Amino acid sequence: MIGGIVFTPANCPMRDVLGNIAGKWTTLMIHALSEGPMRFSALKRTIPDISQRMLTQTLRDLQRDGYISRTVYPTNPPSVDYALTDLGRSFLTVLLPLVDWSTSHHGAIREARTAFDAAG
Amino acid sequence: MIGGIVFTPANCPMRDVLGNIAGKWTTLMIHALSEGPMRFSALKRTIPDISQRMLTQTLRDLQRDGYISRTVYPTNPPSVDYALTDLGRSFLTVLLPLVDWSTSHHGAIREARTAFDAAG
DNA sequence: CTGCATCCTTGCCGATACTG
DNA sequence: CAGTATCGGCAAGGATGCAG
Repeated sequence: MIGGIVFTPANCPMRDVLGNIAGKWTTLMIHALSEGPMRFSALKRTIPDISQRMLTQTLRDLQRDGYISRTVYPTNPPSVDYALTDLGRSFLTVLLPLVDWSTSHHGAIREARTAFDAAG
Repeated sequence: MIGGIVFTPANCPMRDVLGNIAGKWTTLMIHALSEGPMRFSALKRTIPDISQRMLTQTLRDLQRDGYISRTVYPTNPPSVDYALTDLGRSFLTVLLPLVDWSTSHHGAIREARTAFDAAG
């Protein structure tokens, strides 16, 4: 039988989990940290067009959900390291295939858009 | 060497592909169609708290990007079938693991949030 | 260097009413 | 049944300035 599934908010972790990683910068940041810890300024260079406001906010959201850790070194000037937690590295196992898929099918999607828009 | 990657919008399909599937309802709709074609009203029942406006708009966006097809049967009253395309089914291979991951780690994420908020 | 505070713009999304 | 049209709230996000 088809159609018996109902996605109420209550039985749907997709809402609560994917909703947060669906932000504009979230997956980008996790992916940037996949090769190792990075400092605030390094992340800023890796994603040039993110504002400082969004960088700070996204990092805090990811830390809150347990994807990344934040380590402060009280040097002068101070430096802060961000790194993936075990949860964050676990998430990579499903994120990286998603990124690969996006890369492989980017062309097909762009063609579909053009065709759709042409059909008016 | 670490840190050599720079995510400019130009070299980053994540922006163009994941940005569109990151909507509030998008992945939910693709997942709903994973078992077979569904009509407009059936989708509405599957995702009870979506508005007609968002249902229509999300379906059109997904059709534009080539994930789903739209078939109109000129009966009276009219009926419309939505179904995954090959591209949409291909996307399922990376979406479903993501959904499974969300389900398995939902608890850990909620605990992380609580701990973070408690730490203030 | 690594943030936080503020203002402002944009666009997502819901509610409602109306159509073939 | 399957949409379209319009209005409005609210949150995401950008720009700028200030602080530890």
